[in-house]
Order: sequence, then C-alpha cells, then structure tokens
Amino acid sequence: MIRRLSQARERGIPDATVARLPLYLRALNSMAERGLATVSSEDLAVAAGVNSAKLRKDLSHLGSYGTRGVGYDVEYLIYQISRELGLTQDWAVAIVGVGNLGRALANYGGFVSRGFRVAALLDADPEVVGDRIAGLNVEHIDELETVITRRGVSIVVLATPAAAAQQVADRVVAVGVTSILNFAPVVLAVPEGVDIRKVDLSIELQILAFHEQRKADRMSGGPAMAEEWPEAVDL
Amino acid sequence: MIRRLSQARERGIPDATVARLPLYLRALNSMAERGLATVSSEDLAVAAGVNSAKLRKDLSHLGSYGTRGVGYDVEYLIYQISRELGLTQDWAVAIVGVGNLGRALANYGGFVSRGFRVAALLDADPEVVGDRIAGLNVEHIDELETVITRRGVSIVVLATPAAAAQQVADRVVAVGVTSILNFAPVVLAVPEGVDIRKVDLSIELQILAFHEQRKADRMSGGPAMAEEWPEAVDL
DNA sequence: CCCACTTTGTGCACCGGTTCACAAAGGGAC
DNA sequence: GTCCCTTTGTGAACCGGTGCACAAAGTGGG
Repeated sequence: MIRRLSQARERGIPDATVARLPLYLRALNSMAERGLATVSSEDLAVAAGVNSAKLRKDLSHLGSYGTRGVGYDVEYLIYQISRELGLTQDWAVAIVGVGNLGRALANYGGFVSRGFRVAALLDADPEVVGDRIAGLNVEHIDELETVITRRGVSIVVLATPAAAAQQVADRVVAVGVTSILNFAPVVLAVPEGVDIRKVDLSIELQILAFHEQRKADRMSGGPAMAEEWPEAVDL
Repeated sequence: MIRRLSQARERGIPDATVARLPLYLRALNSMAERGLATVSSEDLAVAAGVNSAKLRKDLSHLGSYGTRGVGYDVEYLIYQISRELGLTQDWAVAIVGVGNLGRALANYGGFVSRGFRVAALLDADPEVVGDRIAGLNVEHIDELETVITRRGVSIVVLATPAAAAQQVADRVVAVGVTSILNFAPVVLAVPEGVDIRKVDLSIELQILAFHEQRKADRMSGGPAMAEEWPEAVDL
C-alpha cells in the first residue's frame, strides 16, 4: 500500500494538475457544505468545469483515493488535496503596497478561508502608514526585513507601483522569501529557486479584446474574407 | 506581399501566442519611451522574460515585420501588435460589483492606458449606489441591461460575491455580451461563443503554497526520502 | 562587387498535457 | 457465490507548444 502510494506520487505532480487542484478543492468544499458524502469523477468534473478523464488523471497523481463503482469520499478528498497543496499549515503572507489593490487584497475573504493569514501590510507612503486596514496596522516599508523575519512571512504579495516592484522583490528575496505573487505590471528578475506568479489585470482584458475583435470580424467580414490590408501594409 | 501576409496570419494565432502579445507590447512601450528605434528579438525577449526563438515564432504569426540583420522597428511593432489585439479601438467596459476589488479595478490605471474605458459601475447595494468612484456614478444593478445596451459595453468585469456572479453573467449574456472577466470564485456556465477569463487570487496563492511546501520538504526530508504516511494513510 | 557579420524566420525533433477507450475493481441483487 | 452494473485508474494516440539549430536575407566595410 505504501509502495503503491509512493510509486503513484513519486516526486512530481504535473504543473497543470497543481493549477487545477484548488479548483477541485473549491468544488468539493461546496459539496461538503451541501452534505454530500461521496461524488463521482463525472459530477466533480462538471462542478469544476473540466473533463472527467482529466480529473481522474489529476487525482491519480495524488494517490488512489477513489472507490470503483462508487466514487470519491468528499471529506477524505478535501483532506488529501489540502494536504498536498500545503493548506493544512498556516501561511503568513505580507502585502506590500496598500493602494486600492492592496486594500482589496487585505480585505479579501478568500485568503483567510484557506490556510492563508495576512500577517503584515507595508507601504512607503507616510500618508497611509499607521492606517488600520482589515484589523492590521500599515507599517513602513523600512520595516520590511524585520517584519518578514519576525513574523515568519513566507509568501509576499506585491501590489506596489511597477517602478517599486523589482526593488521590493530584491529585498524580500534577500531575507529568504522564495514565493512571490506579483500584481505589478513588470517582469521581475529573481534568482533560481524563487517562485513568482503574476497576475496582470490588463493582460486578461487584452486577451478578451483580441477574441472579441475576432468575433466582430467574423460577423462582418465572414470567414472567407482574406486579410485585407489596403494601405496600412507599409507604415 | 499580401499573399505572404494572409498566408502567414491565415486565420488563427495560437492561444499561447495571444497570451504573450500584451507582454511584448508592454516591453515595447517601455522601449519607445526610452527612445529606442529598433530592437532585436534577443533584447525584446529578455525584456519580456521569454525565449528569443519563441518571441520570433510568435511575431511570425502576425506577419514578417522584422528586418534581418537589424531587428524590429519599435513603433511599427507596437502598432501591429496593438492592431492585432484590437487595442486600436475603444472598448467600453462595465464593472459589476463595487466592493474593495471593484473599486480597485475602477481606479486601476492600466486599463485606461490601453484601449479600455470604464463606462459603468454597477452594484446591488443601495448603500454604494450613487457613490462617485473614479469619476463615475455607481448605478443600481437594475440598470444593468439598459446601461450595457446604451453605452455599447462589450466587456463585463465581474467583481461580485460568488453567489451573485452566475446570475449577473446570465443577464449580461442575454443582452449580447460575449466577453467576461470573472473575479468571483465560481465556475460560470455560459453558452457557446461567450469568452470567459477568470482571475482567482486565492488559487494563485494556493499554487505558491504548494511549491513553497515542496521546497521546505526538500530541505528537511531530502529528495531520497520516500513519501511517509505513518497513520494518516487510512482515514 | 564581394565578404564578413548580424539577425530573422522556420523546419524539425521533442515534451508535457489532453482525451479516448477500456480493463480492472468494487457494490449490490438474488 | 455469481452476475450485472457502475465507476475508477491508466495505456496509448494525439495535439499544441517549445526550443534548437540553421538557411535565408539583409547591412556595412573595403
């Protein structure tokens, strides 16, 4: 049994799978609230918005937790996924940059509900330092290193202006932080071993605009219409 | 020449490429500000944080806009990418849900700087309806259909609580909106032809937590350490 | 004009991820 | 115990995307 598990999990769950686990977890939590005891891969897949074969393959990377002919035990699966994602422990998060976005993040309930705890808010603007937001005191960016070390912060959320992001990143990396969630619209340079995830709101909109334009083009021009480019072809 | 172009662009730029175009655009804009006239694929790739071969292949999907031995004309490339993404036109965006996040989005400069214009803010809470945010009046959700139709809104940003998101999505789709950016932590069901992009802040954190935990495991346990599971193996 | 140098555009091999389809495994009825 | 039904777990084909490596194309110097 142990052999089987360590064989299945080996070392390494595909990135694509890891990215979907939180999705499954959310769907499972909602099911648990509604009192469901077991769920089939088909039902869970629908709730999470994925293909059921993909769901089963994803779960198979964690181990063999289903029962053929029955499905998956909701509570047990929640436990296993949470464990795999590291949500059974408490993560201290610091938010740097308390503008509109930083404020929104500080108040965002979705963090606390998982294993995340906002442990510090930092900003460079003396105007906002000292403000009380979401039950926390906003501290000055000068305290960055102290706060991170003292409070055991392991994940830093960057909600600073673009110009400040790299500098802050350098500082937090210097005191040992290896996980950064970046909202600033810049490409951060960090040493090997530091994980960065970025969320860029305007990029998402631009992708939507691209598809929207395509849909509009198709409406008017029709699919057979060759790409016309009357004079714009040379600047 | 025209033949060449329509052949190169055909109908269909890979999704992965589309997702990176905004990145290139941002880097190019920054270069234009600094007065650079031309840029090599290598330099642009570094600025955008990608591999230069990938960059060239991406750009080749738009057409043959480089000059061998020289590089790409910065301004011309900005124009072509903007055009491809549909940013040369003005997109009216409505933000539904004016909580902390909605407010942050309304004030986010990155939208306006591209071709996006926040044309409406809507909320269900009578408390916030009437507030003035980012120069706009917050309107009641009852006005949703009217506002979207009258102001030519083609992209809707959902920043509502999870429970309200599907209902709002249904309503905006009913009046013809086919592009939605969803911040609510739910899987939305929409008809064929409607594009949804979702941003889930807590999912990003969970992915970071997973990798952070792995790094911690590797530190203490070492890579050779089999996946121990003393008693937790059966619930 | 020719040669050396730079940089693009792309053919090709490779890789991770998705999907299909089915054998294996368990549950329940009788 | 046996048979039938359900549902998992996975082998294998497939597909899109990545990156190497190089030919093609352009520049500039002599």
